[in-house]
Amino acid sequence: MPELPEVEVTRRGISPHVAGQRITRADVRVPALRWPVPPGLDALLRGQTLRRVERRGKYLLLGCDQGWLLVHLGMTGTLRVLSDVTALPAAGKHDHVDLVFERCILRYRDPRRFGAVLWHPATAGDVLHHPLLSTLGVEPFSDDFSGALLHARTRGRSVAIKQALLAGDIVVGVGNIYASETLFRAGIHPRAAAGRISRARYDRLAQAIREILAAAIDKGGSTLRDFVGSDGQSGYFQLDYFVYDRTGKPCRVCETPIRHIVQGQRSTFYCPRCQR
DNA sequence: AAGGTAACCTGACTGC
DNA sequence: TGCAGTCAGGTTACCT
Repeated sequence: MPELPEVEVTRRGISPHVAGQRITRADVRVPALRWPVPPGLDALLRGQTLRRVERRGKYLLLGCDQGWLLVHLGMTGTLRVLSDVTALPAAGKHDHVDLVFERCILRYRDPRRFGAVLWHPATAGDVLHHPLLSTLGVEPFSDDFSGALLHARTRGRSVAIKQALLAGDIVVGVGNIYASETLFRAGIHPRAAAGRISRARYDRLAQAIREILAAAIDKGGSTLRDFVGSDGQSGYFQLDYFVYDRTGKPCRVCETPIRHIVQGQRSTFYCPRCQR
């Protein structure tokens, strides 16, 4: 799944159901995620109240009385709220963790197990200082994010702009789909050296990132087959992509066939005429 | 320090 | 129908 829009949609979807609710227990059926789910999580969480659901990049931060549960959805993770306690679906093969509340269950599913469920105790300090969060770039919707920032942070770097966006240490939340889409919107070639892109073009790119991510959030997150809404229903409809997964199809602006290349082992799609 | 690559894992799809 | 090969929305760890 999940680029920033899907994570944000998940946050908004689950928050009203679980914020303020007391955790009855945690069922960890498969602890072997990207990193092991901490042993003893059940005993740790029992009786704590989940206070709020925040997001940093693609991480969901579940603020509890004694610390934070960090949840990353990896490539195929989903979080769903099961609220019909009278007809709870049995846990499937890939339903690895349940947080059980008095009136609902928050179920973590992740077929590929690239995701993570970790615990950061309040005694360990600010959760944003967690090693996985401390190196993250700025939030695309924060006041700190701008063309000026992109420009400043890429000076002297020869890396391709597509890979610089994806790396997440300058700006978070732009995954493989939206990297291609935002570069198309800004008219920038994905192989352009990040350090040689002008300030004016970075202004366009920053605006494209904000607009496209916001549009995707508004539509309920774009989705591939794995994404399931937080209420257990699939069927979010995705944005109409301009370039992603459209190899050989005519550009929606100029009709030139869309091209596919590989950068850093990831697919990139672009229009050779609109993007220079 | 920056840049490139391998690795984690399962499922869907394609072609023979 | 089966099997092998390829690809998939992410990110860290390790190498040069």
